[in-house]
Amino acid sequence: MRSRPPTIKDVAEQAGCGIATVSRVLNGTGSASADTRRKVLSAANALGFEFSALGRSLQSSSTKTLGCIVPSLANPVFAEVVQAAQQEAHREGYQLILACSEYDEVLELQAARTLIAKQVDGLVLTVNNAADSEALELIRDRNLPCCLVYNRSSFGLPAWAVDNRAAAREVARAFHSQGHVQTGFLALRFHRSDRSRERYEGFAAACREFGMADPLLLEIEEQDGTLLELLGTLLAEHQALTGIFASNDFLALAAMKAARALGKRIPDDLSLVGFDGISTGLLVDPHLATVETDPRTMGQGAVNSVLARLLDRPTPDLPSAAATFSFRAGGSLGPPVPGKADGREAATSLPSNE
Amino acid sequence: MRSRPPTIKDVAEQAGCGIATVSRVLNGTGSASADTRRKVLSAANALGFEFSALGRSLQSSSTKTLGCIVPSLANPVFAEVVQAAQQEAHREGYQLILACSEYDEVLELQAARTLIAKQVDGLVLTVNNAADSEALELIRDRNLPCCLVYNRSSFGLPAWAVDNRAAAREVARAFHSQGHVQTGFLALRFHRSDRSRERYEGFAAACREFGMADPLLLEIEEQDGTLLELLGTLLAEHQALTGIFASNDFLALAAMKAARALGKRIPDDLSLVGFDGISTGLLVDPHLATVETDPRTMGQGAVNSVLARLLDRPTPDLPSAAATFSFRAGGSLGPPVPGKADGREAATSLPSNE
DNA sequence: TTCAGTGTTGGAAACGTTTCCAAGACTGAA
DNA sequence: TTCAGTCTTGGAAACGTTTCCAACACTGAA
Repeated sequence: MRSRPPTIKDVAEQAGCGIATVSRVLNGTGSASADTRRKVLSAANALGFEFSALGRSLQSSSTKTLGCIVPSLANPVFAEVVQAAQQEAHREGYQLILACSEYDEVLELQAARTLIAKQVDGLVLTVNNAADSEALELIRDRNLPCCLVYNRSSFGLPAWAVDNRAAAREVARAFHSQGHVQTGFLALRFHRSDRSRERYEGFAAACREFGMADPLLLEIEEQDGTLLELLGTLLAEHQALTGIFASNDFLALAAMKAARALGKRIPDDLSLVGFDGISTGLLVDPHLATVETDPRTMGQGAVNSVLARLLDRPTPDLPSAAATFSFRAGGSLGPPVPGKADGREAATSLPSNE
Repeated sequence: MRSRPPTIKDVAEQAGCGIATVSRVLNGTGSASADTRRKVLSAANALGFEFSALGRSLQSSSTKTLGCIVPSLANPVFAEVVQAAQQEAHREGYQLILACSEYDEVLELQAARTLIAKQVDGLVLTVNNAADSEALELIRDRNLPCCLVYNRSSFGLPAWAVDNRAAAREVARAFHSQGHVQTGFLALRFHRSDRSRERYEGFAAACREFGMADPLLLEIEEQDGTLLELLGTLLAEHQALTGIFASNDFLALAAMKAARALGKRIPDDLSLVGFDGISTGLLVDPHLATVETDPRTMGQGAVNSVLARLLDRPTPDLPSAAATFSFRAGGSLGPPVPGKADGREAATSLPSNE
């Protein structure tokens, strides 16, 4: 009804006292007589008064607001990160301003600028490329409390990150123990994500270590809608591969589907391993082997790291590298069965490598 | 490095002019001599000055900020809504403050309060129960620009919503045309979501209309982690059902898995239809029949509705009810095949209903 | 030379808070 | 009665903007 929300001045007038008194009473700071207190309280109540966060922030130069930048919410991992971050921030009386970089460095920088202009007290973010990010540079220059999520530490900033190389090594080990030699690494936006690159590098290094062939890098440029077709073409071109490590679960599942469309059987003709551990991987048949991560812990932890700096609390412990992931076995990874690429050949006795 | 960010005052001093002049030059409003302009610009540049959104908002009483409340980001539908809303807001120079109600009316109200205190210019939200929501009441009383998403219009507020009843009717029609008679409606948080209830009601009404038996209401209370077990129990108790309509895709996929664990074949022993149209439904085998919706359009539209009111633009057209969804056929829905519940019986010739 | 008109400029108020400080009203002890 | 001490109170400054308005300098025509 009322067009202008009531201000502290209105309350003061109604209560017949000064605004300083109203502020003290309503904030429970400083002293006030019982009588005044009563009058102020009832006036505030009658007017439906609430403090304006704006005036308050201007005065205290703290907005109780955190910025959050992630590449996209289409990836359930980031959706979970954001949700957990929001909840944790909320628990401490902070709000979250959300921005998506859409895997674009320009948007990323722009988002950082905007959030800084909005005077966020701190930032939690996943950047495309932590080692070289103008956004991070800006944040560091402004000396703004900040924590990375899913990126390795960079610019001296704290980071809640998965040890991608170590995780990829486990994947290589799993492929190796099943007898695979010629594998591929499948990525959707390889040059746009340092996570993807780390996984690839770790995987390649480990393949070498285990005496396997170098993994083939299978890159896909994003051309929405035709992902399955692109995957089909790619898979058809690389029939020799017995196993593929995908840089995320969704991609792995899509590859599974594309492979089947080519008549391949999973895992006999092609083994697949994903990354992230999204729940969908357990709904398909066979289960998707993957590297499980814990987005909730990451998001929550990152917010706590920022808040710790903001509120002068002891810095929360970052998880040990090994605790940031766990390999999850699944039926999509099995021993390769030779001579069955067309799904027709007889294959009566298949000794597994146990 | 510098602890306190530079203010307009610093720029004025450095440029040797008044703050009013700086404001005019930097905002491109009002006149200024070429000389002054140059001095101001270079001073601002040297200092790395950016306007404080805070002071600006206080003065203009507009924060260029929208509040966004959704139940959860765990549901990809809402993740998409939020992402689209954020992008659309960004296009218009607005930021999004995110809050999740976690399907809890208390949190929902609290979130609304907080966002109002933060002086958001408008709100975009999905509430648990549009017909009776304290949060909506509050917003209406404050006369705040607001638009609902995925909720039916209520309290006179605009709404970008799916016509749940009509969609459910299409599902009933599909079941009927395949020869199903005894179906069930599966919901996870039935009493917490008016969407779920509308889908059920529409489904029940349409079943009657098509001469089918009343659908059984299969409710699940959320006990995280054991969802599959609960589903298994539920399905085992209701062997007579030949088809199940789930209130969302994720639930449908989980049910598919649980049914298979019981030895049921999809769709011969049990047909399944979901709701939402998430992409995962196309990765499983058989494809999940579902009702496709368009979360991106919804989120984007809702933001535009709010912005229209905010910026005095013509109100964007809401989509016609029938255009809010489309039934998507899928292999998970087929004709019921009698006498195969244990998945063992011979079933040599199965005429399909073509 | 004068005057109106135009272009440029900065002081000051306003937005809604918090907090410092001084002043006034008490209290109780000397 | 006096004085120091305590409690209560409100004015005012400050936070960083925008914008109104008055003042000033300049131009060109009468």
